[in-house]
Amino acid sequence: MVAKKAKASKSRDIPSQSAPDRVESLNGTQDGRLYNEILDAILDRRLSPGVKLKEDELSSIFSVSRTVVRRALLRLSHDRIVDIQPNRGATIIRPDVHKAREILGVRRLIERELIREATVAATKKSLDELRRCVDDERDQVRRQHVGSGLRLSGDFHIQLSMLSTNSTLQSYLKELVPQTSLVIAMYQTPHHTLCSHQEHFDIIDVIASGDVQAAQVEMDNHLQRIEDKLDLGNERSPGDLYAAFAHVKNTA
Amino acid sequence: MVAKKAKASKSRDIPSQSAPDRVESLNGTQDGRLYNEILDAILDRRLSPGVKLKEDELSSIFSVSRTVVRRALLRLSHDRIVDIQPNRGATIIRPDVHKAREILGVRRLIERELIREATVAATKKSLDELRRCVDDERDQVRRQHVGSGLRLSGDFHIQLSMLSTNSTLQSYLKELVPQTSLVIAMYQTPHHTLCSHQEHFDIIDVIASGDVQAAQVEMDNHLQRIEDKLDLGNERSPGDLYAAFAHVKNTA
DNA sequence: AACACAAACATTGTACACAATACTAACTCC
DNA sequence: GGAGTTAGTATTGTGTACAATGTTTGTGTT
Repeated sequence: MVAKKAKASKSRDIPSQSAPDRVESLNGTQDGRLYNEILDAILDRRLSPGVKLKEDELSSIFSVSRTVVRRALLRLSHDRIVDIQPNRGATIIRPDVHKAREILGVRRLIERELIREATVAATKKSLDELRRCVDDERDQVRRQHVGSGLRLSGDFHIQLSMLSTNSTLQSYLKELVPQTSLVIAMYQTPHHTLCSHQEHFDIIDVIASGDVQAAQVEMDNHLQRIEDKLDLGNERSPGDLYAAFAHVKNTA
Repeated sequence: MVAKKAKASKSRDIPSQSAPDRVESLNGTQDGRLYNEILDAILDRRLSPGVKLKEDELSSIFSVSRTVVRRALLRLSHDRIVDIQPNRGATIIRPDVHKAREILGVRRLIERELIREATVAATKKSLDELRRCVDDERDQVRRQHVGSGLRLSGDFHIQLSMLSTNSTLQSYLKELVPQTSLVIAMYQTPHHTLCSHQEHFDIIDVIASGDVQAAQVEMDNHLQRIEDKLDLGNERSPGDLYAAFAHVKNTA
């Protein structure tokens, strides 16, 4: 265990920290930042399955009160990203093999329908835009560390779902993507080219062809390949909380 | 508008109110009661779409602090049962026509898969048990007021989903059932025999036959019939908060 | 009368204090 | 030495005060 770096930050000079954040217009007041920050950490693989999320630690790391931390954790628990036990606190879920297959299976079900709706609604313009996104992602991955690859890969699936107007399925997918990230964190194999950009381009091309059935099959295979690359026998061990948020400037 | 009945209850003599509640082992401390109570009110049609849920009102009605109310509302907002706007409070959602169709559509998608898994996993014993549940429901409906019919009908779908081991889809359905209740509340037609018990028995029989395809078709038709019975032109107006919780003993 | 502005009110957001519960470790007794 | 017990510590649960924001009402001006 790494020694605790943060102590407590009673200096609350600038409470106007409420940047508009980038997503989740739903109820984002201040906990939205923390919520997104933890989600990002999971997508970037800085937070591993099984990590205990203590309220005091998070509140001192992010210089917010426990009230805010609490809200963020509650939201994450409803996303099935963390598991809250009544008087025992919150930990990041550790999906077992059954759960791992379930998550991928539900993704296939959901994304099969989403890509159906997306194919029907897609325009040349929207597809070109999507292609540009994948391009940008590829460039970013080349430049940055390997961890971000997975994160951006998940972004593609969410971007794609935006072509549909089904907000219910979109929200399900937004929960499933970080869950998938945790599954991958637990069962990844050495070669972590899990979600290749080429396959994403292929998916876009199939959508462009307008063949709904083919698009569904393409997506299904894509997700199946991800599952196939996992090693459902070897589990990785939990990581450290403070290492995950080392980049957060502590105002103590 | 009905005059406000509750004022405030500062007498908190028995804080050991923490009955184990009946469901949601997830994080049920004290807010679980409120969460279930509001959910029940929606399923029983005592709470209508569009009702504003003020924190102070709920806290005085149920004799709990705003902290607890807040937690319950946050959970409901994640279930897409209530809509929380940053500094404007929470209201029960009023699904528009597009949203209504979407909810029913997603239910078809989810329940088609759930009934597939249920059919595979079903045993004679589990089906008999399910039949007994529907029997009990039918008796209860005969005895009680009409409002509870819908509530128990939703219970059948959830009970049925329990035959599957897919907890992800089960949780989706648990959110969709109250949402459906709100859809029905908004677009119901005079004859509210929405979810007939006979159809439920038919579904069980098809599952018993082991024919997965037939079971899926049966469920799909069942849900389609519900949608067909709705009048997607006429909307009902919001109801009253205090009337919904008149049965709650106020300790003021 | 209609609009603009401002003050009073209502409601939600956040922090913190204390209570309740779980965890840890030291101690006793067998 | 080991298991059970009990104090002490750590962590979460809840209530409440105050701050920030939204809403409404009232007033004055055009």
